[in-house]
Amino acid sequence: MRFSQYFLPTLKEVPSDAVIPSHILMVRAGMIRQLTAGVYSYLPLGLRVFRKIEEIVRQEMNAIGGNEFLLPGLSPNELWAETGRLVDYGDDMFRIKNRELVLAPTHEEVFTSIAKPNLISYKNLPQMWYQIQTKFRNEARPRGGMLRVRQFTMKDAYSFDATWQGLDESYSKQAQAYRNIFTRCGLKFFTVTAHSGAMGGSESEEFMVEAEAGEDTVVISSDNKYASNLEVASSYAEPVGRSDSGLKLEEFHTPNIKSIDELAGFLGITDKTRLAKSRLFVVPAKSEGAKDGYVLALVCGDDEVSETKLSNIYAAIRPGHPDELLEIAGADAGSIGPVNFRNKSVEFIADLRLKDADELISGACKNDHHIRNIDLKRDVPGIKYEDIRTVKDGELSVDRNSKLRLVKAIEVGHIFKLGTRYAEALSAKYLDDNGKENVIIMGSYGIGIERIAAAYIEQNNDKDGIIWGGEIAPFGIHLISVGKKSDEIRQSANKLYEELKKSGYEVLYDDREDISPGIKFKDADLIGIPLQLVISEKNMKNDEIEVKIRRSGVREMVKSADIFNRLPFFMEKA
RNA sequence: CGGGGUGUGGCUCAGCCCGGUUAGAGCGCCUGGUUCGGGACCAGGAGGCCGGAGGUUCGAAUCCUCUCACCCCGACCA
Repeated sequence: MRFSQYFLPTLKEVPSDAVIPSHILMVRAGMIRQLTAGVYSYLPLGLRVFRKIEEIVRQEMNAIGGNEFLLPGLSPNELWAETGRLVDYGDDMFRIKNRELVLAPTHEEVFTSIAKPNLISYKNLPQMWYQIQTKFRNEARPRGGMLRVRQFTMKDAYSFDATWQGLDESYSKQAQAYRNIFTRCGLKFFTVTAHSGAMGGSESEEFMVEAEAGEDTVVISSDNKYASNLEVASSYAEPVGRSDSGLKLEEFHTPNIKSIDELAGFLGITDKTRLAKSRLFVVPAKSEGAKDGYVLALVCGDDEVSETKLSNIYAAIRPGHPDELLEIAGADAGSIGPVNFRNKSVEFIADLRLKDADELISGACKNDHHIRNIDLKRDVPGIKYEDIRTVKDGELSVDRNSKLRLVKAIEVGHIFKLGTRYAEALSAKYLDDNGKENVIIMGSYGIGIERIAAAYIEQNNDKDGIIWGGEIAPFGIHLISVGKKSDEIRQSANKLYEELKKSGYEVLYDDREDISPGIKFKDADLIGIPLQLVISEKNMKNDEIEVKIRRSGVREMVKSADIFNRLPFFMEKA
């Protein structure tokens, strides 16, 4: 492609609305332009990258027996009502105003509706279906350039199996395909087990790319054996233990003490482990007329309650409102504790660190008062112990063999054993070899195409621009002609360009005239094509071509006659 | 949805508090010339009813009210 004919608007300055590196660079390198919040136009260079990623994904899907579909974005309300998601998806789904249609945010329903009349015998199974298609999600707050948007390209795949073992196989095929895809895209990634959600038992893994701009916080062990979403991560935590002193409960006055830190300061101590932090949660009633439940969660004063872990134990929970606290506990947030509860139907749960602990200090359920010498075993009958704390940076892994690190990460892929939820709702069933009717067992597997590009750029950039590599570089070679425009330079650059193309290289040829060399070099580094070839007056005198590797910045002079012999070597190194 | 911020030529921004001639700068763009290995130089030029509506005022980019859009933090979400 000749630069002079290519629409490649590069920007010297940082766009005012871009903050993270991938967003800034995608705009500056002329890959994308924003149309409105969370919606981007793909310019020729960006499209080229996205298409390359799609092609890798397509190849790997086909390699595991995937059937490529292309389903519509528009979808009838009726179908979504059948699975309950017309309501459940809430405001995150775009809804058409003048027709009973939605813009599909995902395609379980539509794929299942095709499976239902067609996958009717065990002989039709298993099947692996996928598409690379535009998704619409009405994100409340799009952010981070292409990281969270309202319209994006997703590869979504769905497996249909007759048995749970079959699902396991489909799932692991996808997992392997995902590893191939991200490796080929040049991403440094890892996987974490995602939280199982309300359905429980369903296996689910997220493919994560470490990046400061990421929205997820992930815990990884230094020996790389453990990785988990912070929400559900566990660490080794020293138990508080018992002293068995048998000291009696003792209430004391703590004027205006609201937080654990203030309490520690008031008591003149630094170790907060025995200052039990109490948080009251509401378990909303499941049906009309039923009563809400209440849970008091206790953790050490230097820990935080993980609401995700709690909700995995109690299903839906929410923090109690101030007026609820007062009514149920008889005190405001800073003075609540496990004894003296006004409302007797509260369940108590404490973190494992506090198992059977005594000599604890906590709120007295009376404003401005605390109690010391609380013995959970003696004073809080019926208390449960579970892992409900949030892991902190620098703690030891559960096996105590390595240190844990909290990192920010971008989720680029998610695979999920769906089970029978959608097939059941839409009654997609097949007959087994005994003639018995069974519900089809499904898995779903998603990859965000643009997110891969963004995540790649987050990991591969420097002060000058993007550094492409792997298989997703928009072009393999950036040919630059510099210097005073003479017929000589123009002709030899043109000739090299044609020869490179003939040899199968993808070349961006900066043939612009009356553009100073500096601009060409800056643009080349910004766009970040792995190899730059420079033809100039200076080089031509020695019958040489300069080869620059974008990533390392290394330059080497190569005799014109040798260039085609040496190129594979350079491509390898780039 | 809560909190904060920003809207001024194509881009990045100044001017706004403290209202007062024709609204500025840099970059980019056009013309001519000089340059030609890391975002060149000189000369000339085009381009904006200051997000929108209403109001205050003799007079509004500037003050007030409403509104729209975008960005950031959080909530939510995958």
